[in-house]
Amino acid sequence: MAESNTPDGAWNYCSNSALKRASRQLGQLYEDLLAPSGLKITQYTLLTQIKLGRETPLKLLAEAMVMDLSALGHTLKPLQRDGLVELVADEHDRRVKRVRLTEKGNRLWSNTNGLWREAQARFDAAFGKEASENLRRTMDLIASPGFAAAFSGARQDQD
Amino acid sequence: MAESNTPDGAWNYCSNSALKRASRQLGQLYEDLLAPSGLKITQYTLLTQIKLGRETPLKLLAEAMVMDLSALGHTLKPLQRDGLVELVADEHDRRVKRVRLTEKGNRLWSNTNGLWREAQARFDAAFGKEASENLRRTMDLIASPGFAAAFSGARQDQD
DNA sequence: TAAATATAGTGGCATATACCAGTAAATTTC
DNA sequence: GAAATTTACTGGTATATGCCACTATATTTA
Repeated sequence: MAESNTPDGAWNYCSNSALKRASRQLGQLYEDLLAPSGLKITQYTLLTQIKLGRETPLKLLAEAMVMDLSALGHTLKPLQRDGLVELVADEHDRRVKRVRLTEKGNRLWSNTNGLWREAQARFDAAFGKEASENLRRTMDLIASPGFAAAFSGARQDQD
Repeated sequence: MAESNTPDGAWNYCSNSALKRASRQLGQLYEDLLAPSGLKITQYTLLTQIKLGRETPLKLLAEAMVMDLSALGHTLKPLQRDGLVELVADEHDRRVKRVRLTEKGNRLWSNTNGLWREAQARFDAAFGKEASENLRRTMDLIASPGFAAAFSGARQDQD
């Protein structure tokens, strides 16, 4: 298994920077494999989630992605421009917009799926399949509203 | 301990998106506590690393941060503008620029350190101190060059 | 029901981060 | 030692992502 040999760094003490640093590297790794599709890994993830969600309202999609609503809006822009996703107005609540993949979006997603699978397979191979599953569960926990509440409730300076 | 209750999502299958999602949430959590300092958590991390590095060349700092050199350059811009860091030319190699904290940067770092410590303490409390250390080690591994090599070498589609 | 409030999204602005092309300086080749 | 190559950094451009202010709708209050 690969070994870390990084010198002293903030990431040795700060869980946030450790996560961010790993996230940058892993993003790069997936990104390189996705390159032939023309999609960024972030975009592929977003398309996947939109596909799973079947016309989810933007608000809910943002929550699922643990992303600011306006950030989601911005991130969707290039995908709309390229005709991969489209927004449809909700029938009952005119404030709500739902997102869905276009034909083209679906096609591109399908064509890219294999590349993502390769990336994920490589990760599992390098990191260990079971460790990989555990990691995803751990990350899901950190991303959960419950964790945020525990973090915010846990005042360490007083009480 | 907090529980995850997120519905089906890409992050259940994709380690990259799982990491990114957790990273967004954790970043938010730290960010909120750092807010009074006026520093983003990313900036605080960068200042910390610059402080640890004692006039590290940009190139090395970028590598340590697992960040593109040009991205680092851009990220430093607001910090230079605000007079927190400065670049000094290397004596022997005129291509090289080294980064260091200014007086002001040092002062702000010191004043912000307590806020970061509070955030880290809360994370440890919510996540578990030992789990937190393990997590940082795991993240360090994923961020290591060795892991990238293992990932890139591990072709799953052939061989 | 009219007024107050809450909700969903948009647009502007700022930072984070990557790639690419270009520049300048050092190193290697021949 | 001049030419070719490599290295370190900069600037342009594009996506990622957050905050705030604003608009349009809904919902709640009085």
